Amino acid sequence: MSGKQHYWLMKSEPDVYSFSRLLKEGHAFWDGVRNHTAKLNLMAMKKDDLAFFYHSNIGKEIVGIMRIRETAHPDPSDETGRFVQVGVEPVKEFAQSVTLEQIKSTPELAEMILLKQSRLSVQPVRIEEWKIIEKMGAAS
DNA sequence: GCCAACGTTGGC
DNA sequence: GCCAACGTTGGC
Repeated sequence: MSGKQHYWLMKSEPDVYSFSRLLKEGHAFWDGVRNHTAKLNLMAMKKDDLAFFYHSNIGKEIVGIMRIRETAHPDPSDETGRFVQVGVEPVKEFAQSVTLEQIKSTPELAEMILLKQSRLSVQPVRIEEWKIIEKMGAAS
């Protein structure tokens, strides 16, 4: 494999598209992003990058990990042709989901974009943050 | 190019 | 349901 692997966090309202549905379907296209910063993040993703799946609004928690299986290409749901989607597949469901509240109360995670820029739906995660959250999500 | 008005996201 | 934080649109 060439290049460095990057880590991401992607948000979805579970009543629109949930992690359990992704598990059931096996793969999906992450479409519907209509924000320029989020789009740039989608375009920066490389195959085999990993991403946390965050349930926004309902749950407010990271529920699992997915892998980028297809890099950015035009989002067919966007009539203007300006936005992109990526292909994703589930890697694993957390034994225990990591809640926004837990993240907020963990000093090492205080600089996460999730807390700093709450509206950004596709965002990078630092490797240190990734490791901490992955550990929190594993069975104890 | 500025900025007011409006729309959306997402936490509370 | 409210509202803060943004992002976008459109008049000037």
